[in-house]
Amino acid sequence: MAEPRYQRRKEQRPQEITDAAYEVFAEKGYASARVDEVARRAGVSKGLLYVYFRTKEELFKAVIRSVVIRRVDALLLAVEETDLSSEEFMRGPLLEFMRRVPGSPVAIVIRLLIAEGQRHPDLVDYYWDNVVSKGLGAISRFVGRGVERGEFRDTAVTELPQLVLAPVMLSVVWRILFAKRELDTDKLIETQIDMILAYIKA
Amino acid sequence: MAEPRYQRRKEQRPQEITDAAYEVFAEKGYASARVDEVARRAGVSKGLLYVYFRTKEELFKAVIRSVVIRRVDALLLAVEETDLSSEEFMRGPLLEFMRRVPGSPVAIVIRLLIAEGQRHPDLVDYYWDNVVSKGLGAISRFVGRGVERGEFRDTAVTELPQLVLAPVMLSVVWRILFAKRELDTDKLIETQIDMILAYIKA
DNA sequence: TCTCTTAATGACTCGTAGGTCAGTAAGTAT
DNA sequence: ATACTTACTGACCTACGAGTCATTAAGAGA
Repeated sequence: MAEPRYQRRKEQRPQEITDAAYEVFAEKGYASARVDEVARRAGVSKGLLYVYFRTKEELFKAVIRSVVIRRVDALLLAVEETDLSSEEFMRGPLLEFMRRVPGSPVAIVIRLLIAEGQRHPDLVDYYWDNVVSKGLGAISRFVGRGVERGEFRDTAVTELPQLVLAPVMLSVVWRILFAKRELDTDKLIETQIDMILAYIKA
Repeated sequence: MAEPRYQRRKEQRPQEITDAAYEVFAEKGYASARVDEVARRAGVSKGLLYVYFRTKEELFKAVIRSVVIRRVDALLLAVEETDLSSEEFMRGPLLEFMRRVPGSPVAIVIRLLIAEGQRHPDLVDYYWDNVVSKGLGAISRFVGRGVERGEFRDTAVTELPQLVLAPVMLSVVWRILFAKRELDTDKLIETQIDMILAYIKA
């Protein structure tokens, strides 16, 4: 009559483990995260974890990938398919997206990459290919389109899409380091968009 | 006739050790840095290192402090004492200072803090008090002075000095992660100053 | 119900790295 | 010269945590 000590759930295990690993890595960082604790939080033995992930490093990579994969392409698609004017799009969907980043798992991933990136160059490449490169490219093409349409002047912003993201980056770092100290990240990001638009509008 | 195996240099040792430690932490990050290697590079035994620094963590804190202390107050003083117009100052000394940051040890310190800050809150406080708070305060007062003089309009920039530093932050992170990929950080920072000035000039 | 496959366990190993301390020799005072 | 202090050494200790594997039991199939 005793309940079974565990259930077999081959399919779900990897996801359950990466979810738990995300939590632990987010709290502790890579080096201080304990594989035992990941296993514990996933409700699984350490041995089983090692069935699904060959090493701690593999687990780490799987976590980064799973976070990244889940939310990248939505915005990129929106950029290509919108029928808003360039200014409306920047003040609407793009602004909204940028606002969300500092509070999202992406911020955690950025922290982990900054801390560990040096020793995981292939991870950095992966992140570059799937997030940064795509994102910057989309913004760049988007601004370029505004120029073609005569909405925008041709300025340095076209080849420096990083300008748009700069306050997002600062907000991410701010939250990581200075969570206690207040900073109106929404207003920061919005003002940047304001400034850029004032600067490039034809 | 043999040379002495070592010289006694009580006064210089701590500095020599923190210099070596800075190098190793910069290359490896805190967790992967080995105390043995720090000692080796400092040309000192591990035992002696532990005479001057009680733990690895104390050593880490000493490194951060020594980097921070060396170069903070110069700019702040310049802000208070300049007789340039606000615009001239922003395009001159301030721009020059911001350009230097991404390639300086400050960038390394930021990386270490992002990675390890969670477990060293007192270090973050220290950095806040001695660098961030002072720096932001100076920029804020400086912009405020421009407003008083009638050079600038009163905009969100006055209470969001972070806007000025946003591209510096992005440049720092960019260098940490994407050193290979080119980014004209000078132009990025300069364009931001351009944009801000266009935005706030009366 | 009995057998068989394999998902799952957890006690174990073993390298590693932070920290210690008994001993040594550089430099100083007499 | 000799005695003395203490900066300095480096072999050692020990805790800890990544990774292993012999064993167990869930649950499917006959």
